[in-house]
Amino acid sequence: MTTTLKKPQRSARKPKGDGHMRRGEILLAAERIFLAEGYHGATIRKIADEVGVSSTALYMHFRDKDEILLEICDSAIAKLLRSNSEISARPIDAVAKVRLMLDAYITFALENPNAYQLVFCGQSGLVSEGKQQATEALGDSCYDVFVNTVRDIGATGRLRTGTVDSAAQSMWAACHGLVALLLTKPTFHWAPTQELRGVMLDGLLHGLVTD
Amino acid sequence: MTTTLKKPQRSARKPKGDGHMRRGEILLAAERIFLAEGYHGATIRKIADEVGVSSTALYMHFRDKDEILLEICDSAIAKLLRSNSEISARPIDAVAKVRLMLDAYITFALENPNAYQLVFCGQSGLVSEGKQQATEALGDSCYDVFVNTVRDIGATGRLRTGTVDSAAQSMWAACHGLVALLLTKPTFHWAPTQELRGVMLDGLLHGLVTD
DNA sequence: ACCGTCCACTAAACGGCAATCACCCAGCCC
DNA sequence: GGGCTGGGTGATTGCCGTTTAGTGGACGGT
Repeated sequence: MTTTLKKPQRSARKPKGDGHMRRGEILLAAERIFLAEGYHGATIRKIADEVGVSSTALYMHFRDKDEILLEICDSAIAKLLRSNSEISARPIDAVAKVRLMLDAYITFALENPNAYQLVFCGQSGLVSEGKQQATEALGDSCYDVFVNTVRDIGATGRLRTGTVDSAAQSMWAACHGLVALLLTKPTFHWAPTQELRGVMLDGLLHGLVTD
Repeated sequence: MTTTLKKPQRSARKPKGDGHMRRGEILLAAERIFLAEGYHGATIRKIADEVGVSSTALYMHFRDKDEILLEICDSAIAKLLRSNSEISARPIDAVAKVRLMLDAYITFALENPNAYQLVFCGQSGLVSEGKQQATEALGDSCYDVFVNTVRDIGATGRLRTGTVDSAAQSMWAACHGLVALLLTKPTFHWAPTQELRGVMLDGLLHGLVTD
């Protein structure tokens, strides 16, 4: 009697996550809440509740909260890197590549707003010390692929002004500014997004590259 | 005897801040800590300690933490608005005005990094409901002055591409992106800041405005 | 069958945060 | 003097991320 009485009650405890499966569960739940409620809204307790375990259990699989969110960002940025690399490999004009990369960058940011903001608007609150290394390395790789394409333009003498670095960084910064403002100020009376994208890209390329 | 014995001991308590002076003291201390330690580093307790009162005392003068920081931002943005208005009133070419405004915008952001980020990188954490109204109104005024100058350019048919709005917003966004990245990614291997500013402004004006 | 060891997990607690509560006391008006 | 008011306080609440001590089941050796 005692066994049949007590055992079912203890089943409130979630069974062990078969091997490393629990880690994936946590990442999935964290991404969902993170996308739905942003960085500060995604608390350890909410994520743990979603998975169905105690908040402490998350510390079995991740050192701290930042490690969870950084891992989510890593996979997002890896996607951007793949996109850039794929464009870089195409057999087309370097200027066309740059335009495609910047356009893909904008698309990526608008489709992955929270991951984008976490990586590229990197507000204080996390990082603290050398964390974010892997994520930053991925971001750097994205920039490297991009700057190399700009270098191809510079090599043919088609940079209207500035160095390869300053031109590449200006283009990147301009597109970053556009999506950052679109994401953080959604209530502003913006011109139609498509027109903004077009004007920004046309202006940048016409302003920095000679035909 | 009793009076001379007791009164000096109670002087541990800070005397009343004569009228509305305490409010100014708080704003001053808050700005100092806010600039030194950023948004999350500026806690109610630290500010109160700096002033020499209990944390509760701050709630006598401000509804909550956000109200303190927003008021600091207001004065910073008001400074930017004065700068823009002053440039707008000069008897010079509209294109030159736009360049001066964008350059002043960048200077302002780099000199008031925390206020700038709070207003223009408006990360979640505050706002929640209709707060930030006054601050946003000031920001809108800055934009209005700017967009009217761009409109002057458009009126003379010198906009190379896009509408007045999309051109003005692209220029603003591009400069925002530059300073936002400079502020949030200070460890990146940037080109020299002066060169970046020059390339960005030259590129934008050459890309969006015909001579 | 039994015991030790590990491992995924838990409840409880810690310290810090913003914000609220009940209260205190000096100065003022009547 | 007596009561009111307003700037001030310590204690408390309810979150947060994180830590600690411990629990229970699976597994391997004997």
